[in-house]
Amino acid sequence: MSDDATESSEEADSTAREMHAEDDPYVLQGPQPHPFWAESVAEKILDRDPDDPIVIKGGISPSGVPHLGNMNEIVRGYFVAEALRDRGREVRQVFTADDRDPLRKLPRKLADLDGNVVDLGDVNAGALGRNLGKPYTAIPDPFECCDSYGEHFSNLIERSAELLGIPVEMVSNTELYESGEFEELTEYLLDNQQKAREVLGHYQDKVDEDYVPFNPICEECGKITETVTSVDTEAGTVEYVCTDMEAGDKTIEGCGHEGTATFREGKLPWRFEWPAQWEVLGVDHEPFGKDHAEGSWPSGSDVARNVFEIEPPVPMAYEWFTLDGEPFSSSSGHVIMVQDTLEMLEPEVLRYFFTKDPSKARDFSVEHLDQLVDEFDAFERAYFGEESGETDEEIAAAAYPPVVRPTIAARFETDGTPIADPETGSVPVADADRETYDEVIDETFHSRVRLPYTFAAVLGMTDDPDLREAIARREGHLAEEPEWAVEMALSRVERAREWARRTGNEFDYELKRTEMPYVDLDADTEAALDELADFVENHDDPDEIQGEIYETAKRHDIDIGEFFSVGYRLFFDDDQGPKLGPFLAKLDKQFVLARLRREE
RNA sequence: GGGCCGGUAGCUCAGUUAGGGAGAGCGUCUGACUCUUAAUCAGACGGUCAGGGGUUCAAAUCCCUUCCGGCCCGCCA
Repeated sequence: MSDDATESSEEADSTAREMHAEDDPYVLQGPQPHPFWAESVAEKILDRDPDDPIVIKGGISPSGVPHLGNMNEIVRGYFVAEALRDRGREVRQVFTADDRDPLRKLPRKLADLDGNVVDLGDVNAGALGRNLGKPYTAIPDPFECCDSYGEHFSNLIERSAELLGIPVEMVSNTELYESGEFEELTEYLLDNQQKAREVLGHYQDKVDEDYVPFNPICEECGKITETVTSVDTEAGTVEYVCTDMEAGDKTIEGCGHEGTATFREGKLPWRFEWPAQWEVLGVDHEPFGKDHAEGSWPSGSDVARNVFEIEPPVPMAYEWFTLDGEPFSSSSGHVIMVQDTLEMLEPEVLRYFFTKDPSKARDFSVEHLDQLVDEFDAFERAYFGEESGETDEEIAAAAYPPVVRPTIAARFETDGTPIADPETGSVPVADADRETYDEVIDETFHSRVRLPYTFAAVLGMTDDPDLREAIARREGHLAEEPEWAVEMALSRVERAREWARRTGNEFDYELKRTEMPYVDLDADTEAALDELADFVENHDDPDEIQGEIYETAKRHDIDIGEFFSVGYRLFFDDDQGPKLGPFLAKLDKQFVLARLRREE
């Protein structure tokens, strides 16, 4: 005979409960055995003698645009996984799409599979609104490209991981329910409701004797409902009434239907579902946001130990990112996705961002992206022993290989032969190839070159690849590097240019080739420009032209700065730009002459 | 209201585990290169380490307290 929900007499007890010593989620506080946090976490995991494969999990509900902050769930785990693999262990990184969760409110912004953010109004918002309260996997995909809303956004998350070359096994929570993976634990929970209520009651006042740790899906309207009237674990079913559900300050109306659901036709409440996932998937480690740290983690680890009687994973609470100083917000569209950042950064730079201390909040500043790149370049030099500066070489030694390995795998064969046209920027590295790729890093990749990011942005002023390379060589940033290194160095130009374009900063200039920008000239300046044109007509040397700009200005008693500004206005419609002499020397002469003479 | 995490130069941050000299990069300013143009190089300016109190020979670091920000204590991940 199963428990009858109404017979429970246990009162909710909200007094604080002592946490198990190993369950403090702030694992990075206090003395750490290693300079790189991921190695310290890895050691904590190994202290428990886990069997191979070690399972590291992350997970979010696929409710909308997966932004950079959400990627903590995957990338933090990746660095721990890599530290474990460095110690010879086999690791599975899994990611649960918590896609049986109900849609509680309509996001204002969505994203298509390519990562383009669109307004809710651009898709069929009305159709979406009728699906409030239903599991994400039971809602049609508003973009009509995937089987469901949930699958659409799970695909986006998976795509983000792929772009970073992080091997992740995606697990659909809905599929776990449908295939019966949670059946045994659900039955156990419903057979031991007393215990479940007793433990959760320490954390949630609403847990009373009527509380049943299972939420069926209404067979009539398809919504998740919370009112279970009786339980029959022998038959594996519950009876329910489809009542209203509170979601934030709104109420999602139930249809009033009374029905019967199996354990596969519903879901566990989150506080039980999370620990159930640990058991079903054998999770050894899970990072989670600071929002969980004081909420569902304490109750979850308690439920694991004292209801399911399993050991919860090694936790790690991470602080959240902000984006240009403001919190990420999927619903309002203040987000940046992996896809966006990779238009401005090499993937290794983005991975590098996640090697920083997870216990500190961090701003992902698009405006100051050049600083992040400069920092990465120093980090890379520290790894190769090229910099005797402040950068921590111990951290670089531990963190750099996992940061670049997916890049190396995308660009080189295992024997170090460069791949001519890499299809993607990052490729997951098979365990068997790790050591050989590490040799490629040390023996081949050490001759890579990085153009300083802002310099790369300056080169973005011209579309001409040869001109870009010529200027980079002239300024001493390229020498006798192998072809792959030159190609890779110059690939930063497009990214830096995209950064300049997006931020509209001082590097955001482009050659105005087709139309002459408007510029107000006095007679002296016009005469000076004509003279300069005559000079350029007969001279090709960059330095001579640069010098002549000064000379011409002096001869006509024009302020040097103003004369340069006129030049920039004429060519870029801006008041600043690249070093003008070498630039004019490299451009096609006819265009330069015509423009200096204001002929087009 | 209770709990947790954070607050170091204009900006981004390191340093807090095991107390001992307050740091880096960027920005700013000045100078130099008989040529301001991501210039480069050199130098300078810049912080009562959020405030206050305590312990100590010594505190950014340890303790107490106040303030500010974020999160949790409803739901949800």
